[in-house]
Amino acid sequence: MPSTVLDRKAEKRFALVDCNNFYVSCERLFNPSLIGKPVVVLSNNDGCVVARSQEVKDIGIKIGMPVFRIYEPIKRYDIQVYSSNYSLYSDLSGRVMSTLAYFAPDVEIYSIDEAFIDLSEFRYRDLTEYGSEIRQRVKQWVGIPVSVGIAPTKTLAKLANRIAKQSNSGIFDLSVYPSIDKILSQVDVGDIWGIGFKYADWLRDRRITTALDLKEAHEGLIRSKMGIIGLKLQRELKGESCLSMELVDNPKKGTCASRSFPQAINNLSDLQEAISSFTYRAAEKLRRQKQAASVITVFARTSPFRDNFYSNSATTELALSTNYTIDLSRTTAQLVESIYRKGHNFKKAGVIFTGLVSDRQIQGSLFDTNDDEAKMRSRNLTSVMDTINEMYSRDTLRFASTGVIQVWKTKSEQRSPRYTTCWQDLLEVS
DNA sequence: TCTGGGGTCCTAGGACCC
DNA sequence: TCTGGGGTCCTAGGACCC
Repeated sequence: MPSTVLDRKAEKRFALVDCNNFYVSCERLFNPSLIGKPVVVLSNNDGCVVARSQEVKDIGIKIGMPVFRIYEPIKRYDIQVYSSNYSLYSDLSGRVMSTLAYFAPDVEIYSIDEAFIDLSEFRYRDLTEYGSEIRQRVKQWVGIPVSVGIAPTKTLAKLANRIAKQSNSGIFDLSVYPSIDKILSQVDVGDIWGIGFKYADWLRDRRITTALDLKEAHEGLIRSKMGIIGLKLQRELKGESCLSMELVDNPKKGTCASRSFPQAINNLSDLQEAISSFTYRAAEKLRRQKQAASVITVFARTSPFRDNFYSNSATTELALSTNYTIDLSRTTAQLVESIYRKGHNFKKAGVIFTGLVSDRQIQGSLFDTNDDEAKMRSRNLTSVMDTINEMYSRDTLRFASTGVIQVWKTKSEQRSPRYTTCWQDLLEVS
């Protein structure tokens, strides 16, 4: 009796809490007139759709669609269009996550709008009720609607969350549902967490079209194509927990700053400005993470949607790890020159830092000049800039090498005010 | 005309060693 | 002309996530 086996093994309970249409919900929180209207939020450069209200989903607009392809429905349905306002979203995300911490000791923040909660300790309680409590509390304290899916494994909790989203209650506990297989047979294989485009196609070619098919597929076959990840996924579908909670904040292995340009760049000096600015941005991240980089990559490419696609990158290793913008800029400036080729229209570029170490244990080197005074100047300048930019706003102080005109600067024409993170943008009540 | 940004993990294959 | 076996380490590339 398979269900008995599952019951005996099912000692764990994971909840996946996911904010509904998160970016749209954030916009609506500060602008209630948007409630009930179709709303989309766009990616950087106002390029693609990254969030949709239910009304927009019902119209059939898909995630990732370029905005120029949906001008017609935007007009016809009077869709409200917003640029991304990441400072607002990350602030509200933080409030949601701290609310969740009241419900269980172990909360894993999985993304800006999702968290896993380990409810194993509470498994003899009525978790449907507990989940409803979580929903109500987040709605009351933060104002963001969430859905809660509960199951014996993370993969099944993801799946339960999809079902929760479609229900009126916004909560679904798969572990008390009488027939998990019946549910799995109704889930498209491409909708499983961990199955992307490529794997979905490959599986469908082999007549594995539902989650139930995948659960029952031959292990060797799955292993041959998807490796260990595929096997774990399959076991998770069987109710055997293979993915544990990741509670420690692991240090990052790489940090990157890159952007697409609203208009293609066809000269070296604009590209240099852009790279200089990305270097500053990425170095800022390193310092915030208390890390320093030893390997630096600069890349640039033309549009993949045009003919004559061109892409190039160059990497160099530093003798001494650092997180000072000035030191890093010297290297990125050289690298960008080495990859630039005349005659190409560059549409995107970026800086990637890897070989990251904690900035407390920066390795010394034979080639270190030991110029303590220069080092001290770098450090002082950097910390002054960081402090001022944090107090006022980003880019209050920046290097002249990042340019004045900044033709490459990201477009963001419909951004809502930064209600919660910027004094000038505080909501006024009259 | 106009198509995001920032990550993670795994694996195959090559270089190299004894 | 003959052309091992086993191991490690590193990297590029491919897949995935939100």
